Amino acid sequence: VHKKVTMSEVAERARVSKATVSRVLNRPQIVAEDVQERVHRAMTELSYQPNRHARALGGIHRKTVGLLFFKDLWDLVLNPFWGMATSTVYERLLDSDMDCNLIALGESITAKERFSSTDRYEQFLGSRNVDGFLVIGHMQPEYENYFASGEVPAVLWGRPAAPTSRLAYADSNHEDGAVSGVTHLIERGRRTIATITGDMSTAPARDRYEGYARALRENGIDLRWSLIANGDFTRASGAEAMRSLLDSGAEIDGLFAANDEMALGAMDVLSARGLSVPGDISVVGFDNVTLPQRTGLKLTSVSHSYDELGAALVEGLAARMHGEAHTSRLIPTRLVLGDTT
Amino acid sequence: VHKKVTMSEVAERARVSKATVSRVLNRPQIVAEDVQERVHRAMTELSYQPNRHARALGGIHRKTVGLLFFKDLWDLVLNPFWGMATSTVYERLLDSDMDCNLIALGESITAKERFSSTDRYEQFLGSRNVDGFLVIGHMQPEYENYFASGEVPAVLWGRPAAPTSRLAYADSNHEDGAVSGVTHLIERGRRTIATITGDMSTAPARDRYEGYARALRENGIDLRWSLIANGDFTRASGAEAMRSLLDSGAEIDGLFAANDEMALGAMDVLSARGLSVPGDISVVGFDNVTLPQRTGLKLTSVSHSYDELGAALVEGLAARMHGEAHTSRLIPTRLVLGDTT
DNA sequence: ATGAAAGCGCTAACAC
DNA sequence: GTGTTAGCGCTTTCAT
Repeated sequence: VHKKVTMSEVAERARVSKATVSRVLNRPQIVAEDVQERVHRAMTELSYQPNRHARALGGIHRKTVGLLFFKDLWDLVLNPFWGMATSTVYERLLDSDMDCNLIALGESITAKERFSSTDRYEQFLGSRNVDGFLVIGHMQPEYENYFASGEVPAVLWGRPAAPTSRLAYADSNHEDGAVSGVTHLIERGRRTIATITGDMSTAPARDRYEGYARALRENGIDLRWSLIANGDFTRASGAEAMRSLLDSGAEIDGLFAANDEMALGAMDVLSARGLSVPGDISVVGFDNVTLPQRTGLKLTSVSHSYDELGAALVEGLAARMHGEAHTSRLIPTRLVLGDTT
Repeated sequence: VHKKVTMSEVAERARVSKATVSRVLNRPQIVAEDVQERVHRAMTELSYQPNRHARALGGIHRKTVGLLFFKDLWDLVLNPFWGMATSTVYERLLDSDMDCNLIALGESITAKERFSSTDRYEQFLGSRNVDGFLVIGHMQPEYENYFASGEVPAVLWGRPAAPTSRLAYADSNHEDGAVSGVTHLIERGRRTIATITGDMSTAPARDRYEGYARALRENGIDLRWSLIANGDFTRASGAEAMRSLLDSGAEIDGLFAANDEMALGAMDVLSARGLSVPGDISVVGFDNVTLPQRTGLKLTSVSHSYDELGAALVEGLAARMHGEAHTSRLIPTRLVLGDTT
């Protein structure tokens, strides 16, 4: 481990004062070229690293945000969306020169009472461990109220359960996204379009279903109950839903699944039954978290604008941490064409 | 945002000196009961939160470890193992009163040159941003050498690519794990046991294959090439491998898949072909990252001792950060019985 | 057992 | 432009 070299040592070596070294670090414009040069050389020669804690105490504070996951462990682990969200957010934090602290992962932890009270969050804030929170997942009302109170800087990925909540958020426009997916199927000439919904106790599932219904309506196609099957966002549920859809005897030629996992599950069943995709049935998923399958087919999917979402989240939090008000944002999705339509 | 209350305010209110407050915080034993009482009351009344940075400067330093992922983004997202690893490690860090910083996630980031040089890591260390690294995934040799040098405290989850590397690590005993899985199949009376391997360019895949071979050998069963199919740890590859296994015409009655995802893919194919599990074919996976399927079947799987692994990693890193030498550890797996055998 | 004072490494007035 | 000085909030001798 490197022994720590302080600013004074650099100053001494560069034959200037600590203040000048500090200036070179923070406002290089106001120090003479040649002096800067000397200081920089001294810094690299000594391989100087400013002490983060000292800087923070002094007043220069590199923000660190706490990443909060309110999710069941298994959901976290089995749903690719989580990983996408994490890395997306992380990249944007990097761009904004912020650090990222993991604060709570999954219910397995919150259940252990480690974070059972909101005090815990204030502790993180108060101790300057983090300067704000990025929240992912669906939390209990008490927490939502807490974060919505505005006492602590926080922004949510998704939408608050309570529609009237003042909690700042950024989310995809799930309904419009679903509309674009289903409309695409219609444009491809499909008319008997089934859907597999997600867990309807969640807002995204409901929105995506609404989008499906609206797209049909706008195109003068009647909604048929026999074309609607319920899933819970897991692959297995997608497969089962597809089976029941097929067994009901409808002549389905298009499928809109509320997420990619279920689309994949459905396609397993289709291929097992000798139905070709997209020959017999076109399928569209949601989330765009799949790679081309071994069959060579890449799933057509409604994709979140991950980068934009991440950026909106981080910008929003930065604003909140600066004390500014933050307006929530609804971000458009885009349809990513694959080979399944 | 709460206005910051300092130690002096607490001291004043409790009618003691800052020094005493500090003592209450750090070595309560040496301060009189009644004084402690008063101080504690003052603290809660003012809802005082010690400033992390000030403490660090003063000398009390809560360790922060940097979580480093050397993995391709898609692997991260699509392989449940990642999430398990993260949350496992995180829980153990919590137990040890350490914080967790995300440092690099996936190749998408390293590729962007943000962490292209090892200097970057020293920066994190030097700036006291983190005190050590927990590394997950497979890294390029240059990084491995860097971390193995011992200059920076680091422990790897998995095993170094270079067998002679001095890099401290903790890993499951994949080979023994595979032996236990295959032996279990044999004990269940299976004799024609196929295997689907993982990406053989990785050490775990090779180890698990070795275990398969050894278990057969130890039980006097000949290895048959027609019972070995290659996959790449993805579900789709498992399905394809299963198909080719079945098409080869062998009368398979047992399957050992090198991970759960592939086992699931294989089972998709089995059910599509009307083969029952475990009736016709018993199947064992590896990693134990599945929930019971919709069919009600929970996959039998060789499970990592996640808690132990996490604990070993964190303990090891703590030792390294204290300057002690750390000995790597190989941790036994345990077979988790499900309904597929 | 407790208080006074020095100092951790840095930043930010304020002078020159 | 650059140096001097005084903190930032805490820990830790050293007295008492």
